[in-house]
Amino acid sequence: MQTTLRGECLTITELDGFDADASLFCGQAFRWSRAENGALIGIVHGKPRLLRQDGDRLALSPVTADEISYFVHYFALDDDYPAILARLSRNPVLRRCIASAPGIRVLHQDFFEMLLTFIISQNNNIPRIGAITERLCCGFGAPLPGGGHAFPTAASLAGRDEAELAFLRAGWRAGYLLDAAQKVADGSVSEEKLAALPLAEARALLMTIRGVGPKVADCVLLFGLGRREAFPTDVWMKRAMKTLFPNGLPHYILPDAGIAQQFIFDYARRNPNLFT
DNA sequence: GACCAGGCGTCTT
DNA sequence: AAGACGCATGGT
Repeated sequence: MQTTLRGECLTITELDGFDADASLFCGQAFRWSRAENGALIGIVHGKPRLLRQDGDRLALSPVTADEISYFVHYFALDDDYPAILARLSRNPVLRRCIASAPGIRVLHQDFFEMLLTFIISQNNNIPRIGAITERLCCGFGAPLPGGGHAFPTAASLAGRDEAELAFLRAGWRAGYLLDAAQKVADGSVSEEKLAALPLAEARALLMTIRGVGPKVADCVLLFGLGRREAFPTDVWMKRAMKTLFPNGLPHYILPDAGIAQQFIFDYARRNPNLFT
C-alpha cells in the first residue's frame, strides 16, 4: 500500500484487492452514494468526500496531510486482508462467499454513527436505513461548506423529545435513538470504555441502551470499534449458521468472525433464497 | 391486503 | 430459557 498527497487529492495504490463499490454498498455504510459521473460521494470525518477507484488506484479528495492515516484506517488498508482471507478461505463455504465479492473490506467507521445507524437498521431494509439516516443528518447535523450535513453529535440530539424526531419517520426507533444519544452525551457509554472492555462486557454496556440488543451491539463493536471477533447474528443468520456450520465456526475463523459474517451476509443478500 | 425488512421489549409458557 | 407478539414505516 502506498499513499501520495497532491494538493488535496490523496492517491492510494497497491490495494490488495480492495473494492470500493463492494465495500461501501454491502450494508455496513449508509452515507455514500453514486454521483452522476460514476464517482462516489460520502460524508466522512466531517466533510463531503469524492472517491474514484480505477483498478488498483484509489483517488480521494479533499484530504489534508493529517487525515491520511485516518483514511488508510477507514478503508481498512492497514489490515492484512490477504492473510485474513486466506485463513477464512480454508472453509469451503466461506471460500465461495469470499470469491463472489473478494474486495469487501470491513471499514473502520465512527462509533456514534454506527450506533445510531444500526439502531435504525432494526427490522428495516437497507434503502430506508439510508433515507432515515439522511433525514437525521439534515435535521440535526451541522451544515457543511461543500454541501450536505455532518452526522449529528450526541450532544445535539440529547435532550430532544420524540416529537422533534417525528419527521424522521423512524417509527418506534426514535425513542431508542434519543436514549443512545443521552447515554453517549453523559458519558455512561463511550468509545473509550467499549474499546477497553472485554467483548462480552462491551456488549453488555451497549445493551444498557434501550433498543440495543445483541445484534445491534455486535454491529457497533464490529463496524464502529473494529472488534473483528464480534459476530452479528440475526434470526436469519442463526438459521443459516446451522446449515452452513453445524459444528459451529471453526476455531481459526473466530478472531475474524465478524469479517466472515459480512461476506456471508453479502453473498446471501445478492443470492436470495439460497440457504432457504 | 399480505408479507417482508441487518430486532427488540414485553409478556407468556 | 424459549417462543409469540406488537411495534412504525415503506416497498413489493
